[in-house]
Amino acid sequence: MRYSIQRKVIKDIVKSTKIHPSADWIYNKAKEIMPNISLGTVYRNLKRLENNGEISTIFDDQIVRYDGNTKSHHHFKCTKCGELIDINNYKNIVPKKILDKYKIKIEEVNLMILGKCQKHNKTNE
Amino acid sequence: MRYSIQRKVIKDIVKSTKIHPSADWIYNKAKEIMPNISLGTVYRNLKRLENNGEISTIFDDQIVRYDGNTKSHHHFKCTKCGELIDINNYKNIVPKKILDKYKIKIEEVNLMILGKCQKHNKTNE
DNA sequence: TATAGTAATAGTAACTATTACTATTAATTA
DNA sequence: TAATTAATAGTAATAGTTACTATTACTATA
Repeated sequence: MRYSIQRKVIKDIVKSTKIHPSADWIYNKAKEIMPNISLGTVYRNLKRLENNGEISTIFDDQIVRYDGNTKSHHHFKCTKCGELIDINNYKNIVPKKILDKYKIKIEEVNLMILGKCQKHNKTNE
Repeated sequence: MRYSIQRKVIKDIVKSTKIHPSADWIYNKAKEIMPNISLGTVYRNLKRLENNGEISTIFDDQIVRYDGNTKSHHHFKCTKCGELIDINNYKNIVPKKILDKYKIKIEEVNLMILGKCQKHNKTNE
């Protein structure tokens, strides 16, 4: 895979933020660096980078977001402010009895926790 | 909320299947019963029924699916055949140490397990 | 260092899922 | 029954994403 400047810019943008940006956000950031980068280039490269395991994709309801963190991990979303944070992976999310009951073999676990983040945890609403 | 025939048909379709259908699938099923039902009616009613807690929504990658099962539960998707099955809820998916570490308060947990279903569990691919 | 071959790009058009709009129809209430 | 309101069908519009195409950039080799 050839590494164009565009691809490098896109990868760097995704890697440099923790906000799990959308394609459009990445496009606008990229335009600050390369004003005439094309939106198609952004989408094409995000897909390439993902297929290559260099970035990963999160499906946050209907919104597709990108994540520079490629280690296996989970996500938490605050129902008040919408912030999406990474939660480190931990073992035995799915207990053995569930595997036995449904006779399934796990390959991957995607966990999205919804609730109140540290900032909005105090008030009781 | 007035209960139109269309709304009843749409609700019955969602409640009568375990395949977690898309809006389009529901629309086509509904047309078998009411040939000139409108796609907008399907979307409008799916949203209404969801807001009313009568059905629920699953986000399976980019695809929005609907689920007649409104009890809290999780999902498993077979990476071979694509089948999506309900997994009963179980407790302590997120251990206390995680809650403490990130200082978050949980309201809801969405768990999507990927792997091989019972039918495709045997072969090693 | 020219050239051939390939990959990637910008810009635009097309596509898909969903939502909004509007005139009409159906249900509810007085 | 008439008035009021909700819901509908059908169509247009929107948003996010992908496809297409002519052009440009990179890479390897002679």
